Amino acid sequence: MPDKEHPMNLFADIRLAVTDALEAMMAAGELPAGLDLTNVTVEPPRDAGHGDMATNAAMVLAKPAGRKPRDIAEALATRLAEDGRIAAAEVAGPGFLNLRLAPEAWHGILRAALGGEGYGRSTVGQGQKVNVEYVSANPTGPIHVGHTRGAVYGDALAELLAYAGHDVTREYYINDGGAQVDVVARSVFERYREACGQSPEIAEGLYPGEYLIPVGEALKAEYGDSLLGQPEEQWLPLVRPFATDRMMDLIRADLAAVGIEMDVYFSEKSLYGTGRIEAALEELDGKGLIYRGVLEPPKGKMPEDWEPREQTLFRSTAHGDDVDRPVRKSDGAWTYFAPDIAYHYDKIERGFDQLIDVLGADHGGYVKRLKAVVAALSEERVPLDVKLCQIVRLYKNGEPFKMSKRAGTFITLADLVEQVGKDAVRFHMLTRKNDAPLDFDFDKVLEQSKENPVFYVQYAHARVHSVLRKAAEQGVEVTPEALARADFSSLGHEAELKLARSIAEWPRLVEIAARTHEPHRIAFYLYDLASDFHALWNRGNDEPSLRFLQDDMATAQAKIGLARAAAIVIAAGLGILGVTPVEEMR
RNA sequence: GCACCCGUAGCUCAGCUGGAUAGAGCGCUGCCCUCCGAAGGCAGAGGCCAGAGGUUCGAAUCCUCUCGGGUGCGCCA
Repeated sequence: MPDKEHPMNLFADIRLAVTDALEAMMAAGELPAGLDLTNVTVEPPRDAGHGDMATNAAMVLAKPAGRKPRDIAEALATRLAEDGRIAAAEVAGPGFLNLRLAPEAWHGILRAALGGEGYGRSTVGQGQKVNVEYVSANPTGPIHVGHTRGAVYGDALAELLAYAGHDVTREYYINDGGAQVDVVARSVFERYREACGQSPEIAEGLYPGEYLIPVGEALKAEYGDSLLGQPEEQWLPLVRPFATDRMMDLIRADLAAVGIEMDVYFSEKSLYGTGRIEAALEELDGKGLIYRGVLEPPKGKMPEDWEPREQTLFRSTAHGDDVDRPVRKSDGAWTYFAPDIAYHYDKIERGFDQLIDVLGADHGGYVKRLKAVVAALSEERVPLDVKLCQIVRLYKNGEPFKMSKRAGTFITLADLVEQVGKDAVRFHMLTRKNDAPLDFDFDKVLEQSKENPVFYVQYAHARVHSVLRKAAEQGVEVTPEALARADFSSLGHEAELKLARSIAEWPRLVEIAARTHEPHRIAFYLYDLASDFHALWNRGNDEPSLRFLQDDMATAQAKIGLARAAAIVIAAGLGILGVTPVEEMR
């Protein structure tokens, strides 16, 4: 019985067989009724010698059932032996039940993989509406490397969640409400004066970047010289939106260069003067979470200018934060936190079932207050997961690469993509857990060797397609549909089975990666899958019977079907990561 | 001082809702191209999972403490 929630997930299928058997044992009085089966797992064993799958059922249930693990395991084995997909079930170790699957089970997996690009897609997300907010760089200039990791991570996570059956919205929060947009506007104005033939005065604190020159020129094209003599109060309201719009054009183009396209760009500014911040705070106030008060000074490091001030505070401690947080400054203006509250309120109001914020690791201090906001405003209904991305350390020729704006060695995302390409950037950014620091070496990323996982995985994919081309020349039908009809019974060598087992793990891996919000698992899995494929390939060098191309048409189709199934999974995995599955690399 | 993250082979890192003898790459040693792409593969050496307690049938994984590293800590976004 395939499990509807986990289509083609062989592990979920077999787990269902195990729990069904356990239910039957309860019904028959072999086990006490009402046992909790949630901790029963069916997993690949660490050691292939233990079979294809192992379940811990007997050990988990021994205590609540009041029976010895091995006794339960024996009884379970007897029941499972009746399942056609299970060739053998034997008790091992402290009470594991090791399962060996019938060849037909693997053949089914290969057919499923060849049956369309849906293999591995899951419905565990159940159409849940998930909002993934990432990048959210200030609109002051091009995207730089510091943002690239979060951008790639967030994008891959969004794609992964969609693949696992969630309804995903990719969102960018434009920080266009603060003082830094004034700074950009003033910087642009200087470039505008420059465009009008005056000499610009890029004062300390303004943005000196050359990328603002065309913005100044565009401003002149729009307004002519008309802004020149005017006081700042006159031109600032005009230049500010002009500048941020241009900066967002820049940012959108940068993101497009790494294959990122957002669904929603949400303007912080839209929260000001529209009553939306007030509404959010009223909502909190209604829950008794807003009050006037004075915060304790921080322990340890006392700021120079500290003095007690009465502020409007959010009682974030009611939802797990360490101290309450100010939402209004002592002069009555909003703090930066106030629009954040309104923004998250807006996301909740839009009906998302789950929120994810991808932030830089330096924002670790805000996690608790953001969670407190979402918990309070959603009545604990909407979970917020904040994923922090650690820094990227750049290397060149094995030496740390120092970035400096002044020395002109400041690396932007666009530079990065230009130098090493979108695929290498994306894959490498995902070869580490998001909360671990990442080394990015310009040279290694371009290296064509197994040390470079992008290359290694793509090479495996290209090798398969090389075989497909050759096979087609020899008259073998190599479309997935034709290969799915092959008789796979000729497959049986350990190297072939290992590859098939890895292919079978794909749907399960997708679910784990999606559940843990860890797309790097996809990257590691693909490396392992590629490794299994390369190993089989090289076996063919020594043993002609293991080559994919065979004289016997039926055997050839079976072996090529296995290879193509692997390639389909690789392509699907790379697709989630946003990396191109190339078919040729010469 | 407090909070969060991290500590696994010489180096860089994986390790599933806790599972059996802890894995990969690099580096080191020795092998494999009259053979579908050797840009690959095979084999070997290399570990007190920072340390100490605890929970459990079972801990790298969960809890507590210690040590070591990173990030952050009212009116900056």
